Amino acid sequence: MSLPTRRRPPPRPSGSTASERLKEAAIIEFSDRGFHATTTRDIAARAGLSPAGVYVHFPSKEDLLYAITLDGHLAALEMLQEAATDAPSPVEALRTTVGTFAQWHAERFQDARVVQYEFPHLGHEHREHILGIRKQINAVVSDILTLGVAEGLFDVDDIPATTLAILSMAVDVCRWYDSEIKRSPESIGNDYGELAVRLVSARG
Amino acid sequence: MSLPTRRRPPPRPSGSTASERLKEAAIIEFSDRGFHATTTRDIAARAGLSPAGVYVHFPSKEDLLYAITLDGHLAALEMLQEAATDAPSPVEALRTTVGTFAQWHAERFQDARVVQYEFPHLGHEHREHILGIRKQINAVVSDILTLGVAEGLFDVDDIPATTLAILSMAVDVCRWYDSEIKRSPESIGNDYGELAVRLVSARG
DNA sequence: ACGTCACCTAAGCGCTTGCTTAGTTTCGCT
DNA sequence: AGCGAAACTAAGCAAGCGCTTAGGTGACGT
Repeated sequence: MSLPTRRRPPPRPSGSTASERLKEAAIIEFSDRGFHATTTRDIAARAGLSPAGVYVHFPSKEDLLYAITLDGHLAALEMLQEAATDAPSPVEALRTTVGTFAQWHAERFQDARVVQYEFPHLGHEHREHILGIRKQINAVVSDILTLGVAEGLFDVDDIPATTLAILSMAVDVCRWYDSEIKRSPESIGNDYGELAVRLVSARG
Repeated sequence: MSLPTRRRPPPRPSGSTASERLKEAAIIEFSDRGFHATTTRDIAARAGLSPAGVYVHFPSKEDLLYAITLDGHLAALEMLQEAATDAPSPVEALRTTVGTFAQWHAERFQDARVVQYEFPHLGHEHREHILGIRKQINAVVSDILTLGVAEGLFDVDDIPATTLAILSMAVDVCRWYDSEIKRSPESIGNDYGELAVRLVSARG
C-alpha cells in the first residue's frame, strides 16, 4: 500500500455510548484518510472495540458514513434556519447565516469534510435522502437573497448561481482549515458573513 | 464492499501513448471513486492494458496520482500567470485570472477534483513539492490584490484571507459541476470573475 | 540473420479487506 | 437468585488488493 506507516494513537473512548464513540472515531478516520481508505478495524480500535463490535451498532461501514453524514447535514440545516429566523433584515440574515455556516465549517472541520467530501461515496438511496436536506440548506440562503432583492437591498443577477458561490466560499473553509491555523472560527465566520454581504451589495 | 455493482465501460484508448492513456483513465477513475477506492486493475482496463501494464510506465499507483496532480497544478498555474500578465489593470487582472481559474475548474472538473481532493493522499515528498506550486498559485492572486490596494482600486482588509476566499469560490466549482449542468464553463468563468471584483470593490 | 531492447502479459504471492459466525460476558428486570 | 436480551469478542472466510516475476513479442539497427 502507498501509506505504509499509519500511526494509530491509543483509543480514548470519549463519547458516552459505544454508538457515539464509533461515530466520533469514524469522523476522525474518514476525514483523515477518506472513507474507502479507512478500515473498520481502524474505527473499532479508536472507539475501543473489537473489529466485530462495529457491527453490533451499524449494519455496515456505509451505514456508519450515512449516520455521520445525516447528523452533520441536520446540524448545519438547523443552525442555518435558526440564524435566518432570528435576523431582523435580509442583510443581517445573510451575514449571520453565512457566518454561522462558515464558522461551523472551521470549528467542526472534520465533520464537515466527511459531510462534504465523502458524500459521493454514499449508497444511492442514502445519497438521495441527503440531497433533500442539501436543497433545504440551499433554500435558506436563496430565500434570503430573494427577499433582499425584492426589498431593493441586494443587487443580484442570478440568485441560484450567487447562492451557490456564497455557499462555496463557506464550504471550502473545511478544506484548508485545521487546528494549527491561528484565525479563530469565530473571526472566520465574521469575515465570511461580511464577504457574503459585499457580494450581493449594489456596486459602489 | 459497499459499491458492489461497478459498471465498467469497454476500454476506449483515446490518448496516443500508453502513458497518456493511463493518466486519462486514472483521472476518470480517481475523480469518480477516489484514489483509494480505485484499483490498478480499473485503471489498466480503461487504458486497454493488462493489470501489470501499469507498472511499465509508473512505479506505483501513488506515482500515477502524483503525475496527474503535477500536470494539473502546472497547467492551472500557467493559465493564471498568463492571464495575470496580459491584463492591463489590477481590476482586469483579477477578473480574468479568477475567471480563467473557475472556468478550468468547470471544464476540466475531473482533473480538478483529483488535483483538489486527492492531493492529501500523496506521499509526503510529493505533497511537499505540490505545496510549492500551490503557493505560487496563491501568490498570483495575492499580488494582484496587493497592487490593486496600493493603487486605491480595491478595498481589502486582509489580503491573505480574501485571496483564500476568492480561490475557494473558484475551486469549489469542481465539487458541484458536472457534464449535465446547463451553464457553460465560459459563463461560469465570467460570473466568478465578476464576483471576485465585487468582493474587493469599495462598499457602495 | 541476429541480437537488443522496450513494451506488454499471464500468473500469482502475500497481505488486507468488510463482514459473519459461534460463543461468552454483562446487565436490567423480576 | 435466575433469566432473557443486549453487548461484545475470538476466529476466520471469501474476495480483492498492490505489486512482482518470468516470459513472450515485435520493431529496429547492424
